[in-house]
Amino acid sequence: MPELPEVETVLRGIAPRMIGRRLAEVEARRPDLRRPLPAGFVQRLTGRAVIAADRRAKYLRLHLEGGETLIVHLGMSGRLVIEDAPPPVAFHHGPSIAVADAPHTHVVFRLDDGTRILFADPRRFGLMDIAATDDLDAHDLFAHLGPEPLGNGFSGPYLARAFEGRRAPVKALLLDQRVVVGVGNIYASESLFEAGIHPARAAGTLSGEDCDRLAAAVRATLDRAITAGGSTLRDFVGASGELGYFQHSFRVYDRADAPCSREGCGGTIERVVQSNRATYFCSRCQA
DNA sequence: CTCAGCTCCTGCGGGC
DNA sequence: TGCCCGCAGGAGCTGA
Repeated sequence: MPELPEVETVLRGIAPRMIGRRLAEVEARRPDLRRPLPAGFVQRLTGRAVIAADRRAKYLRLHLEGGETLIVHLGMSGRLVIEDAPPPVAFHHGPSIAVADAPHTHVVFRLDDGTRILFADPRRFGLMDIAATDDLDAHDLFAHLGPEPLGNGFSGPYLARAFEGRRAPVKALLLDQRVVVGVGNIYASESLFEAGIHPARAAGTLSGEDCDRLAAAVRATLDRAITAGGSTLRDFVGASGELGYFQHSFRVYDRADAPCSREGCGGTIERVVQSNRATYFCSRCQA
């Protein structure tokens, strides 16, 4: 479910809470995620300190002392929940009230300061894995990934080369993590709207100028969403502790039959299905 | 190789 | 009100 900006927001939420802390206790309640948890999951993580954290594509990576990295993907419905350490109980009165963990909590980490990090994922399209930190690029989850859209390897000329000769719809190629990572179904529609490019165009027919505009639109769309995520992060972690899902307004996504938001357009947002995924666009603004 | 279509899983909202 | 159907922001696999 989460795309790059949501994953980046989750990273920024958990990193300050986890880096420098030790995984005091690890609980694997349900190993059958998208791929099964790796052998020895609990033993390999328990007692290890988190020394750094980063993101590649839609994967979170927690680098541990001892040379291994915990890899987390949230899939469609995965969430990480931060739960502060309970207050001391020295003067506790009355019966304690047990608060149930979020439903579909499959993995729980308790840190050495008492904080708990819960991974909940109803659809179980998410995954966790453990791999050697010094060889992550070769790991099967990362080996065939394209460039980061906010990094130096992504540009109009890069897209032009990637699209050359391709007859697939440009929207489908934006979703292809071998072409560029991090763009999901929402930001694909949003970026194509911003670039004024019709989602059904055969990718190979885009001009160099189209590719320049599209690359810029992808960057701008993701950047804005990360900024929006950062501002919700300030209000919102602490309150509920649930990370990564923030409301912001989309210009076309999920706006079928609504008026186009471009000044003076007067058109209507359309919804079509491309390879089983909904696509939203304005046929007056996008050619 | 390229591309379209299907699949995993569960929850929710709309329509009847 | 209750039930059924369609749909959901990911991504890997199959087969043409």
